[in-house]
Amino acid sequence: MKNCACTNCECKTRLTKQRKVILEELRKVRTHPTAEEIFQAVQKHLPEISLATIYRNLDFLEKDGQISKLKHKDEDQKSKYDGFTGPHYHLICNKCGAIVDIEDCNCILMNKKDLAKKYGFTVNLNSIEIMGICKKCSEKNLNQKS
Amino acid sequence: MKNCACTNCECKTRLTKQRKVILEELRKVRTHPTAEEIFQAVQKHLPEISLATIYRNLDFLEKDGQISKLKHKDEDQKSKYDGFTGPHYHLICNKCGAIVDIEDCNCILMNKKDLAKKYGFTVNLNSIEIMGICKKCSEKNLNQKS
DNA sequence: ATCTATGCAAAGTGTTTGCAATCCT
DNA sequence: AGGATTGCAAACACTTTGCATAGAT
Repeated sequence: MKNCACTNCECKTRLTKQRKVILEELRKVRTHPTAEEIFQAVQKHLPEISLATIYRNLDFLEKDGQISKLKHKDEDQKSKYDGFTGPHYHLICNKCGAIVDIEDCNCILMNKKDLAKKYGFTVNLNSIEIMGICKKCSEKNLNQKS
Repeated sequence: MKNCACTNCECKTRLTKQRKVILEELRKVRTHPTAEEIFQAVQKHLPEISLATIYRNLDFLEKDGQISKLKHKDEDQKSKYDGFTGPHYHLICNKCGAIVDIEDCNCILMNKKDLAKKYGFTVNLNSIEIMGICKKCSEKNLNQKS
């Protein structure tokens, strides 16, 4: 059983209860919460925790590859974090901000090869962000127009 | 010849020299400058212009569809703008921030159909952001390791 | 003449940082 | 014990906004 907090066991990082609970809360959900939302969830277990600690740990966990941070921000300019580390990418609705996780990467893999061959670009499967309009908003729009 | 500043000629918007120069400077380049960079370029023509005017006009032009604003921000958290409105998407390097415009959308069109059919998601061809590592950085990395 | 747009400065807001205290290992 | 981590508050940096003035139509 490893004692340090990072993936590479050689370092001196510590597994504080704050860090542990933050990671647990983030792994518990399949949504993409903001720092503020994580703060509120963690506060239920650790009422004394501060938002700065949330930010510092999210930064640590991201750099260590245990979580990821979406490249784009929500409508309030808040960063969103993702505790699910399996290969997947996101469909992000420009209208409502809904984020759909896509784990079936068949079609994207095709692109990945294409892009690598044509442009020398190595796509990071966890960082693909395709913006557009989600099903719900498309349907909502149709209803409004009729 | 239309007099108002927006695409829909019915409105009361005005084509000020600030708005005109901002759009010209943005259309002149095929890069994705920040508000600050646009500010500096426009200042050469209009020394009195303020950064607030830049932001207000970028907002106006984006809402009117004459330019676009990338969803993700650069490493300094600055928004990047795009004056090229033709169908294309961006490859964004996670390491150096380089943005590659891809106008050959063959492979993506395949996805677009797939995604629409499977998930009801309408991909906006101008808003696709695929993160990864660009050619230059891949090569730089190889050199460092050897 | 009207009222949109500008310039300036101040405010707003998510995030980062300095520092003394805390607490993992 | 030693130093990584925390909590607090202040600082930061990009962006937005209030207001009086300027200027496009």
